[in-house]
Amino acid sequence: MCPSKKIRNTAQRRVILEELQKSESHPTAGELYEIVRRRLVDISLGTVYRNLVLLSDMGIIQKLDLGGSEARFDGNPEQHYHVECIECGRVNNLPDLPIEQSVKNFKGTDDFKITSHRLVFYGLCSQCQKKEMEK
Amino acid sequence: MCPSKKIRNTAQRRVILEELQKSESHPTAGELYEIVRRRLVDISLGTVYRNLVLLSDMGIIQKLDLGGSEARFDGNPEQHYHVECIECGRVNNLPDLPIEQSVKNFKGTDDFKITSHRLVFYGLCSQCQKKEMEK
DNA sequence: TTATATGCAAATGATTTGCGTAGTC
DNA sequence: GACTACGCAAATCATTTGCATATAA
Repeated sequence: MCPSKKIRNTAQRRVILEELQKSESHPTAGELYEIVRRRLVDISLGTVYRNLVLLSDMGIIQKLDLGGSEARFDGNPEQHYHVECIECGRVNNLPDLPIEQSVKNFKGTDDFKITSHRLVFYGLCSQCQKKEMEK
Repeated sequence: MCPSKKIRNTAQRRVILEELQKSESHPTAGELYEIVRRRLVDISLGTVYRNLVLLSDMGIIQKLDLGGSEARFDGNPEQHYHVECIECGRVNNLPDLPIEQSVKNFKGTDDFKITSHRLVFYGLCSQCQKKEMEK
């Protein structure tokens, strides 16, 4: 948006990025706020949101829109697919899908030129599968 | 939720369903509210929301979560994919994709059993392609 | 009659934003 | 010192919900 803006290296930004990159759980902004707060007691939720927007605009992290009411964030900016557990909400990575190329190669119909796509899977994680069995 | 609840045939519900089924545009709740209001002047937005939830729970329509801030609705409950124009927001159907089977057949990894997925494409509709060219 | 639906308005919940101050460069 | 970023709180926006009344069955 503002091409000449100088990005500063603040403690808040550093800790937010560090904790997100360290995390395996694809946290929501609120979850990350709680994590970061353990190190920076006075940080505000607004700052977490502002930095998550900034960092994803810069392509350093990615915002995941998996369909719930809250967005999730991934410290890995590389494109890869995700599965979300419909029971517990856990989100896992799905690296190297066999279908990947067929979806990526789809360029659209006559009148619609495709530039990107979003693919999310839903299912049961191993823990919730066990719980289902026990019922 | 409540298995013994009797669904009534109200004018509001009938008009909401009719207008959605007639529509080609995958309207948001607010857009549909404006359309329905032309026939039922006093209908409330809350009623539109309540009926959209009910009708999609019943499997008569479907709610589309295409990633914007507002949900969209489709009078056709059959599963099919959509493209959204990144310029103007128009949403089109994408029937009978060649990739369909490869995505549908993906059942998951060792620990994650896939039960469903969501696939949305983004791109430029023909009108917005023309506008791009003129620039 | 009686339970379901409606209209209205207030509540909710995630996210964004305005403002005055603090901290980086 | 200039300008970016922060904390705080209020604002926003889509959606949901409580309540008193209306209406389908």
